[in-house]
Amino acid sequence: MAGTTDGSTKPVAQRLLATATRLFAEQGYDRTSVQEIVEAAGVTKGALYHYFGSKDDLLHEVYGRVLRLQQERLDRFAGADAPVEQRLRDAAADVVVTTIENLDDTKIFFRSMHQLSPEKDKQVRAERRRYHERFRALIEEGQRTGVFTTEVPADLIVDYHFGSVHHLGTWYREGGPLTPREVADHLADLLLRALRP
Amino acid sequence: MAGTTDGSTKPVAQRLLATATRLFAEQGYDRTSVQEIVEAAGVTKGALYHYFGSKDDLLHEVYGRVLRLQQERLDRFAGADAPVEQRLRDAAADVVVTTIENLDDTKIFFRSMHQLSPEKDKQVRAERRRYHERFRALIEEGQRTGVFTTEVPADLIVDYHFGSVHHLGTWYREGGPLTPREVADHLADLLLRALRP
Amino acid sequence: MAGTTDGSTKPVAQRLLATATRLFAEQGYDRTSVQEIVEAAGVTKGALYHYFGSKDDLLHEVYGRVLRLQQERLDRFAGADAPVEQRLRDAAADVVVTTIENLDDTKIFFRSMHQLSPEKDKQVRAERRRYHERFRALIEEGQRTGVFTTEVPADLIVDYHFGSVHHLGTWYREGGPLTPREVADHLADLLLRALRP
Amino acid sequence: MAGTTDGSTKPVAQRLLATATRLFAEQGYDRTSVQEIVEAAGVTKGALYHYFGSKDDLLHEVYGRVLRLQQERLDRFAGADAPVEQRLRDAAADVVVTTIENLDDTKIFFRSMHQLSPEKDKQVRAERRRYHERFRALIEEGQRTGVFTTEVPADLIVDYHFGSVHHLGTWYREGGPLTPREVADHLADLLLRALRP
DNA sequence: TATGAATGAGGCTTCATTCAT
DNA sequence: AATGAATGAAGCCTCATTCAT
Repeated sequence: MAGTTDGSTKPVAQRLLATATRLFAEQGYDRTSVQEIVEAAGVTKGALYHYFGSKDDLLHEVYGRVLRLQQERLDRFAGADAPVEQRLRDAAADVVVTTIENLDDTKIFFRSMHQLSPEKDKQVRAERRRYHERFRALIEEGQRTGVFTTEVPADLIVDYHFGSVHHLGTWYREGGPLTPREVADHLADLLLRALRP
Repeated sequence: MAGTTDGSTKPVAQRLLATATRLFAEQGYDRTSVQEIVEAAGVTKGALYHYFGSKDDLLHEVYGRVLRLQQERLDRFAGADAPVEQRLRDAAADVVVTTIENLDDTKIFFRSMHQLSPEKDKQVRAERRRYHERFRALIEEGQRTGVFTTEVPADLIVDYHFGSVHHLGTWYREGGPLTPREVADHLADLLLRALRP
Repeated sequence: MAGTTDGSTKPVAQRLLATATRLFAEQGYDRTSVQEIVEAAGVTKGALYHYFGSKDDLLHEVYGRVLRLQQERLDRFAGADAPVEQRLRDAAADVVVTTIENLDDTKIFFRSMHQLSPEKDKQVRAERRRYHERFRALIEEGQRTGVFTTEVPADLIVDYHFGSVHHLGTWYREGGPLTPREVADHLADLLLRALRP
Repeated sequence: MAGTTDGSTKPVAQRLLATATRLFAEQGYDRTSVQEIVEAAGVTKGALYHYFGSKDDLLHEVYGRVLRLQQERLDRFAGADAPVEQRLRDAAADVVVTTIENLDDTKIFFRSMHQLSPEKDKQVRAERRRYHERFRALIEEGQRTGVFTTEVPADLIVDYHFGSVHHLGTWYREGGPLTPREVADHLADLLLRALRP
């Protein structure tokens, strides 16, 4: 019954991934059944298993996309030609904007990491660590050059900021009083204020 | 068949709650089966359902305990007789210590809230909001009296700090380089630094 | 909490039986749990099992009461000193009135008979048969003496009439357009009309 | 493991429905477990839930079949070209024959209606009422034209007759002294006799 | 490239009954 | 005469995955 001209001609694999992302974010990974995904995407189970090896695979694909995106953006801001305060402020604000713009992915990211298979979990954690270290390096650079306080360990500062990013999925709502950019500027401001010597 | 000296003489209901808390924190709510809980607690399913109406109920009990504990402690610190900076610092540090000391509960809290039944979820969110507002009132007090910056909305500051608390479950490990108290002091320090006018 | 002066001082066993009767009629035997019964009766499970050997026992008691009542009334009407037409009409009408007045029991009777244990089922069927035969004897008497048609076997006539009695539980509602007595008179009239030679 | 020559090549859904019908009639709906049904039909639970949404659904399917069948037959007889006495007699006898020929369905019908979900129960009652009203119209027609007595309300007469139909499941046994046709003729005769003015 | 029927394991929950007190 | 905690079996249903087509 479900023809091939079902209103969407987007490649099946992409449609499945997008649908799965939305449903995982809305209901959680475990609460979303493969049946629901294929129904919402307008395909059948056979099609899903043709493109993805397992439900777990689908989740892993979501992670891959988010990780690549954020790492790439951090690299760009951190490597810019500007004073370290500026580079940190820009990177800190950018991750907030990017997160809000991809809030579904982020909700999944933080809520469902422990639902990956051990092997894939390990891989994701490793990439995650690289990201953390790149950010920390920025802070340590500022501490060495005296523009940031050394009272607080750099690691803790990274976690402090990413805590707030992580938390966005809990409270941020589209159409609220602040635009993504305003939220980003405020949160980056708080970070930089805290780092004043 | 099951003897009375089965390793624990703690009341059954308490043993079930403690076991469930541990397993939910380790594996997530959806990944933990009722079967696992009763086996680990050394009782039968019937016993569990004698004390708790459902698996969801068990989760709700965990929430209730955490919420009551944290609200009570916040009330104590916020209502103390001291300058507002001191009261905020103490409250901010205390929630960190309490969270680390009950890290299992907290992991469950932030990861599984959306797995409560709609009705119970509503109730939990309402109590959570009260907590948030009490904390915000402290910040607004400092803003009115000029000891905290007014550059950043108080609401956002609350979320900033609680983001880092929420995040603790992701990175804090017992036996790490910092004691709970040290982590707490650092995080409270970061908050107060950010609030300097 | 549930004291002994709970509003009802009726003997516990009677209260249990009355409550069970109501619930069985409303929801069916299998759909009514022992827990529901004891809660509605304001006692505990232990009390129920003190008075009744099993849930099945409770059902059997209900049957006993109905059977005794109806047999006794039939005997009275059938043995009266009156022409057979009158005796049959009175008996046929009386069973309708009695049934309506004890509609709960009757609903249970016809719906749940096959849920008795085989042994008790056998016993109930035996008493039921006695009742059927007493009624049939009345019809055969009229057939022998020429006041009732012999076109239709007496057995079938008994089932014809009791079918309508059985059916009352399906459609009769208190407060409907006809009183129990009117319904009874009409149904007895239909029976007698059908028996005219 | 389960071969394809398992004794039956009838489509799985049909086999399940037939098996369920038999078991529901024999043991009652509540007493029949899904496990029993699938074992008797030689399939797995998954297969059952592939075709039917729930156990309740299965029951509802049985109802649908019976209702459609009986309504269709009544329409045919009631709409025939014959005197009203003849049409009523034919319809009344036919429902008896049809009921005996599908005694399993009928047993289920009258015993388990109250075990349907509220929504489905409502639907079944509505179709049932249509049937009742069609039958009543036939009687009212005869009353208006003077061939049937007006002493008894038409509604009550319908219930009188259907009571006896309903009751068939309780006493009719294959191989008894009367054929289905003979039973039907006797019962229709009783009805018409009762209606003589 | 895709279907969808079928599997089999496991999930949560209910329940009549027993028993130490 | 009565409690209520605890049992153990069974009940209905869901699900990720496979496979013949």
